[in-house]
Amino acid sequence: MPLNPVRRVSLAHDITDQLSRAIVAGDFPAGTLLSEPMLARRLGVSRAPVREALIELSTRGMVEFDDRGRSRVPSLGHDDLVDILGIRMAIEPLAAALAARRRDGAALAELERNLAATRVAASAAELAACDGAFHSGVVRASGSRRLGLCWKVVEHQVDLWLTQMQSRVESFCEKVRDTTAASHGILLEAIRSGDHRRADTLARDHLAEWQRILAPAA
Amino acid sequence: MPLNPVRRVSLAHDITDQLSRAIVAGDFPAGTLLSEPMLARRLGVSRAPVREALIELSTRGMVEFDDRGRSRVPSLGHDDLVDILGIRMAIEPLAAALAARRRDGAALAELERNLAATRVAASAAELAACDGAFHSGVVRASGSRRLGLCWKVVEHQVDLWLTQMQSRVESFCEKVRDTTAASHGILLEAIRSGDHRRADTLARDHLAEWQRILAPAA
DNA sequence: TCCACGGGTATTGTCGACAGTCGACGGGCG
DNA sequence: CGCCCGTCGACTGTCGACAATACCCGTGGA
Repeated sequence: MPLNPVRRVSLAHDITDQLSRAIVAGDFPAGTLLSEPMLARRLGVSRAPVREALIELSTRGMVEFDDRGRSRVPSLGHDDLVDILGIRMAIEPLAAALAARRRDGAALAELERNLAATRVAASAAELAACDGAFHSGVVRASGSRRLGLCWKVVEHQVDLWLTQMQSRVESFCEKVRDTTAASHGILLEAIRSGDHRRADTLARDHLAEWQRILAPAA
Repeated sequence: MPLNPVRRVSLAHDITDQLSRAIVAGDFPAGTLLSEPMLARRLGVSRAPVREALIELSTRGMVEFDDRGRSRVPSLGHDDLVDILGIRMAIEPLAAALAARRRDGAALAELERNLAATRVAASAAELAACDGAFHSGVVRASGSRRLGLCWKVVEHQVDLWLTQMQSRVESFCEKVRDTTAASHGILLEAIRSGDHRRADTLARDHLAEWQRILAPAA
């Protein structure tokens, strides 16, 4: 049996993930002060890894430092959604096009698995998770580390916006599951076939679709 | 006389800037191990702010953490330039278009001043500094904090690439000064007049110009 | 009643210290 | 002669501590 190399986990990375999830989940409402001692106490660690996590999150736009070093959960409004989707429309078509040029087998297989999971997503949360993972997967399939860094800036912003708007997608989620799966499916097909022009367009259209869906909620 | 609020400078931010400049300046060749104790000793501070600076720089693609937490200066090759310019062609036209929609007076004035400085730039280094500041200024003028975060990922990458390629722009710098100033000038004019369509195109063209200039050097 | 003031509290930025881990190096053994 | 192992040094990840600073709140005085 092949021994897999053990992955080294640092508290800081773990905390980054946990905080990220907690913020998106709405555990910390917009404007909440995230004091380091408070988080450290709750997490049962010292301030050092918490601090590192907050710095990391600040570069992803999930927390903001004020002029005195205190970090808070940013408060997203209507124009933030426009901003976020605008940036995603700049990043994601590029990622899709690069992925189509690259055609990395492993990445494509991962997208394939994701697509399968999307098609049978049972809950709204599950669908949202699949959708997020698909878009992240496309960026990863692009093979550009730098694009991956840019992606982190917007990766969870729409989720955060939805949480803060409290307009959970629950209501219209079932009816978008099939269209989501369909869009992802044809985009993946374009990537797999290496048609970068088409991949670019499809990614753009897919985002425009989301834009239409989310616009009324704003 | 209006007393300006004193800006609190943290060692970490200061170190981030210093390291960034040092890396771009080529003080640390590609692949150099940036050990925290070494940097702390040289800077006369403890490891804590150095660590924070390295984390910040890693999100900007100026240092890379390997699987064991050691940070090194990334080694940029030919395809990195393609990657970088590709991302910039996604980000900057958007920034220019947003800036044109926004037309922020202060930001425009800053760009104006920068343009004036560009026109009289005497040395290659000075021109490079002006050019960098102009592009950063456009992103700032877009008013999007998130776009600003993305921008940081590519902000100094071309400079780093040039440093590592050792093909200093010295040679053909004088002759690009005027074309740079001209390109910036018409872009700024488009932004000021609020023509976002044109601003988008001009930003793209300006980058394509750079692409043509840098391609042979690769 | 309202404002100025001062102590107490909480938080940030920075520091030094320690444990765990890894690579380099040299000595002993087959 | 080559391989293995133990030791040493260096570095990272994490911790607790301290000074500086800003806020909160109760108190005293006008």
